[in-house]
Amino acid sequence: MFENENDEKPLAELFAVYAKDVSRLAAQPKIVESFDALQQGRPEPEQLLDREDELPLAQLLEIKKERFRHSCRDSKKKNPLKSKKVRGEVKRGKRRSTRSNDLQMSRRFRPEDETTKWDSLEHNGVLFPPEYVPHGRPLLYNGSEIALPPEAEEVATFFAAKLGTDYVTKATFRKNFFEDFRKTLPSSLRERILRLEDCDFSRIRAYLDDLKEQKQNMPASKRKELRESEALRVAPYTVAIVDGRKEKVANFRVEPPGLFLGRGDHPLMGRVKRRITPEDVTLNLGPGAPIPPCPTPDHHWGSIVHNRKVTWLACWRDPISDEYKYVWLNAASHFKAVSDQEKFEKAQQLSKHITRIRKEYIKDFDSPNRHVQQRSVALYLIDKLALRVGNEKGDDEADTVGCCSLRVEHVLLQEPNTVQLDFLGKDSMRYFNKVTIDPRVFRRMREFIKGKKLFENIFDELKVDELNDYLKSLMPGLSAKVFRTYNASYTLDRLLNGTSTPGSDFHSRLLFYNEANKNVAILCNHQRSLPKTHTVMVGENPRTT
DNA sequence: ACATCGGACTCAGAAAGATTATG
DNA sequence: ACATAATCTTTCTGAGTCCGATG
Repeated sequence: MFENENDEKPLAELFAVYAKDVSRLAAQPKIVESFDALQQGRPEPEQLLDREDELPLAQLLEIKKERFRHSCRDSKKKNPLKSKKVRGEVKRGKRRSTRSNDLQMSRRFRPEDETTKWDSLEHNGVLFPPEYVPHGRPLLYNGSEIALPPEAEEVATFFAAKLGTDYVTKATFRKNFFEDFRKTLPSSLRERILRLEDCDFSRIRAYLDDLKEQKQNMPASKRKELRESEALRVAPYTVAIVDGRKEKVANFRVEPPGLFLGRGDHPLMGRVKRRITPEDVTLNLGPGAPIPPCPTPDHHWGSIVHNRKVTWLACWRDPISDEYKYVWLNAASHFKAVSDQEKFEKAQQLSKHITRIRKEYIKDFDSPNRHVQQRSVALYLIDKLALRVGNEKGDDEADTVGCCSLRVEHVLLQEPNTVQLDFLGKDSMRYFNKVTIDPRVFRRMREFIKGKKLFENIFDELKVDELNDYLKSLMPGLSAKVFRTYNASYTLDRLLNGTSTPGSDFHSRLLFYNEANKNVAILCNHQRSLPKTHTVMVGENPRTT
């Protein structure tokens, strides 16, 4: 179906064809059956994908008729939203600060706000987890029963729930938990409870196991009944009305309290993540929208804002990381469709410039300027190996790296031009790869490493922002992550439309697709650890079978 | 003028839950 | 037909990227 002769064509053509496909979907309420799609040489992604991210065909096909109507209209423009009409009653200006209540600047005082995301926004706020109900099960300390006050009991119960996981074997987790747990104890108990090793949470655990079993033994009818009444209770929070469209909310539940579970060797793992109160929560609403009543009578919302430049419905600060947490619309919403489309259009743009850009950075391998050399080598690795860019990280985060933050210890150079990369990337997933690289890159890397200690940065003269600024100069809107999207898309296309083809039957087509998808996952180093309770097939990627 | 940082958004694997296969 | 296991799907929230405001 597509030509694959050079780097630049396939993706662009691909998108043209899929755009057609999307408009066909737009005209028909029903999504194609997977078999039909396969018959036409295109799998139906919703059923076939491991992961939907970074797989553009899937994403585009996924666009349903409704959101298509809104998003494709202005798809050629830089910001598809800007041409949206201003609705009558909304005359409020943009806000400088989401925290301030200043709404007085009228629209007519500024030219045209290209960043406005909506004109009216209505929703019912967020759903808080139920208050803690004490169960009265004791902690055993050196064998003797200790009744805990509710606050401490709750925290002890968080820990009991984690028994059996390998979190409880980790020293950091235990230390952090125990410190925070002791803070919840009244002083009399705090003097007594001194060592986690002497704490026995088994009574509490037994209670949790009981609850679970009761749930399991519940007759199917009763379970169904419960599920339905719960769905009814939750229903008001599941939708928002955005510019008159009814949209589904993704994470309308406020994160419940619990123990912080970081990935990998996170210094904060085991810390108690405290309960979020309405006072912590900021709601973003249309200026004319009713303010949802605060669900707990003695409380009030932290603040109400009318920030039309953002797409979130609510936010609060994470008590552990102090980062913002947001409530968004779900992946099928207009907002997400638009940004998805922009993402893939950007990747498509890159496909038109990639040959030029590659020439450019190859030329820079020979630059006399060390900074330019590092920039070009880093970009080469990002392009060739689909590495992430690797921003700086703080002391309160796990030590993981990406391209720009690679250290000497992560790299092994083997003559004449093989590099072995071994590091922990995002989510502390191990990246291990041994590849031959351009000899010029090999030589440069040897130079960058020379005389440095193991813990020193290879790209010591390169900052992520500088790299991205440079990319902007090569192509508007270009940043490091676009290479990942582009290379994933390009690879999938090449595999699906390359020389090898599947048999005609459904099953072999499915296998063919899954195989292509698996290869994209390998490129992007997407992987899951094997469930540890099961027998492990050594060397087998869990996603293959 | 420029480096830093706050903020908003996507990306990601684990866990939980639902469904289907199996013995 | 039934219990259990395997697998697939959804939810959850932590972990990244990146841009524009700030000083």
